Amino acid sequence: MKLKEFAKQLGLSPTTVSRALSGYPEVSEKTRKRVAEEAVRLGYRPNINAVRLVTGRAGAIGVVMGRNEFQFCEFMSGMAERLDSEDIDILVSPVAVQDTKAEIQLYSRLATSGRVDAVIVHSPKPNDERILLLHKLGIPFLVHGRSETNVPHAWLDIDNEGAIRRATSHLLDLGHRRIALINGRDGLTFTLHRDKGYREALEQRGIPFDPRLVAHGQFTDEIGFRFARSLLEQSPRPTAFVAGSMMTALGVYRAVRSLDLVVGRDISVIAHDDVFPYLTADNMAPSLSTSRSSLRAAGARLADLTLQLLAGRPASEIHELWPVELILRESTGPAAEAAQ
Amino acid sequence: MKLKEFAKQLGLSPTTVSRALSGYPEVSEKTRKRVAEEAVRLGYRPNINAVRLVTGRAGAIGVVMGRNEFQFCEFMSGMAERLDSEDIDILVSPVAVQDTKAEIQLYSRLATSGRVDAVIVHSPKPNDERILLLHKLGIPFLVHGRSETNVPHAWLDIDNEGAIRRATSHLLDLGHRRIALINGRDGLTFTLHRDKGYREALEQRGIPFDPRLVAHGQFTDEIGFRFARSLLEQSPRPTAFVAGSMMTALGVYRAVRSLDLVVGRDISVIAHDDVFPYLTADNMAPSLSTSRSSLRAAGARLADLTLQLLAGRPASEIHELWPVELILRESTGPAAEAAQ
DNA sequence: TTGAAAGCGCTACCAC
DNA sequence: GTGGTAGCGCTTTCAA
Repeated sequence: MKLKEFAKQLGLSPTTVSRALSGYPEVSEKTRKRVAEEAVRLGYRPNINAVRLVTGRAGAIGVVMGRNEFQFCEFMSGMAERLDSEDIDILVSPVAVQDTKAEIQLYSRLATSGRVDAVIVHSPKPNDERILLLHKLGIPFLVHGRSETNVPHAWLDIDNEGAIRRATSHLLDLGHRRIALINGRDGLTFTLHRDKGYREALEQRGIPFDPRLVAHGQFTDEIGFRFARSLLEQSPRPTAFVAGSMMTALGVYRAVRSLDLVVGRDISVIAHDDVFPYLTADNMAPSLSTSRSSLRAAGARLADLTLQLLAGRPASEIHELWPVELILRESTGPAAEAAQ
Repeated sequence: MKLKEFAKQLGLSPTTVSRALSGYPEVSEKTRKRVAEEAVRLGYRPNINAVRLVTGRAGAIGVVMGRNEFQFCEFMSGMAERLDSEDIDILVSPVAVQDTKAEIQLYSRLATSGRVDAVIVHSPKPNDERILLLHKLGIPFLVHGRSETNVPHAWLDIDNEGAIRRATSHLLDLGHRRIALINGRDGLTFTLHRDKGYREALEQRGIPFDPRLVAHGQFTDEIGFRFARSLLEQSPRPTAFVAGSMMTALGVYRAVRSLDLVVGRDISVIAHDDVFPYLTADNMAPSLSTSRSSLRAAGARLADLTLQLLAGRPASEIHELWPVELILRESTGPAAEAAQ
């Protein structure tokens, strides 16, 4: 059913029907109501591509999906939830991890192709090329995370620095002095923020920073295991770990057990948890103490902010920093040395 | 830059330029090459929405994303990879798990909205409402998995039955007689196929089927733990587990350890592995024997088949059943009773 | 408050 | 092998 035909059946002009459906003020309440009801009854829906052509809007938000990011689904699911009631789709593009050149090209294509009205930038660096590019191209974009580029941009981030500072401080309170940090990929802002939080906590107690206790890499089980295992084989070994993700924590748990040590007694562990339905900190053995923030909620909110940005809210006004909960469970306990 | 303007700069008609860019045969090779080069140089790209309006194609494939599906990202990533070079997007819609009514409505909206050219159906049931609906609405769709509905439809599936039959047989070969199965959500085709493979393996050896050894549910760490733990506390307890996913296997490992038993010695475990970059069977401790099939590859292939379907290949011709590898690692060993 | 009609940018039919 | 041009289905001026 097309507009023309639908309008004819109602005895109205296409103009009026279009206006009624789009909520323009000049249509009488009576007409609007009638049009809305008949549209449902007769199953009329505007052709989305015609609407997009004529309005010049793409009706989609672009997101670029790296390879190894299990977190991504949760984030996107949150976005999709918020956009469900809007006529806005999510357009997904894949990119090989750490192929910066390909990634820049992809963002460039995305921005100039006219397929999206806005783009989401993930895991930014302090001086992120993508942000400069998108700003130059003039396409609206939002950053999930933060960056120090001096072009104005909208962002939403969690307080990574505070989260890791508190996690580390808590371990220090428990008497731990050799605390290892398994952080994210090197050079990313959130990684730097976490490094910073870690060092601040140490500094506050006058504990010297030891770079050998810090590792960077992707959030995989394997990296968690390798680094934890190698550190635990040294002497003196760390008595606590701050892990960057649930997957990393799985690896750390495994490394601890492989040396016949016990998490929560011999070795304390705190991890950052993005809240996954299929793997929960409470269910681990022992249950895992976490700094926790919902990726799904962040996705939903970022979708919301994107709509605001597209509606004209200035990017320079859109900045949200979310606090992170610290939830103590069984994986943290007094330092073994302190107990001896 | 618009077609008209671009054509004028080349001294050609819009028609010829359009044909050259779309690969029509009647354009001379020389002209085609020149147009392609100039398009890159001048940065001309057809307006995607105009193309979609005039061709009547939406330029997108719809996928519905349930909540708890960590596998989904891997699958979609594979799809996105294959579609990268095409002018086809992936449209993501979320739906609450197990809300069948909402799901049917969502598929209905998706199919009638004109936003997608085809729809992917996941985790079908033998008699799946969604398949009947999409067939009735006349929109092209592909099923990831199988169904017994008698409307013709394209599908790609892995050999779940064979995979679990072989996994179970292997455990029987090792002397195990009480083998538990932690399967997927009840009522889904792949769950039924796995149940069937399990029972067939038992039957071949004349081992009676014991329904108490089989559980159904989502692929979460928690369900793996709960069921394994509860069975292991009984007497006689199972000596082996077949787990539906890596997350389930994590729960099983945990349950085994929580009772001071050892995976691979006291209790054998085989799981199905969809191949994730962040959690690998090889890295588990002990390394996990798996039946293995790449979800990413399935996503890429299904995207490919979607393009074929849209190009006119009959749905009734598109059926692919993928074999599943069985990879033995350390988590499987002779039954404890047999060793005694 | 409603309607007529001019495009949005492109493809594809038809003519040459 | 190339070009003119009529729409694709809708929104949005402008006029009534």
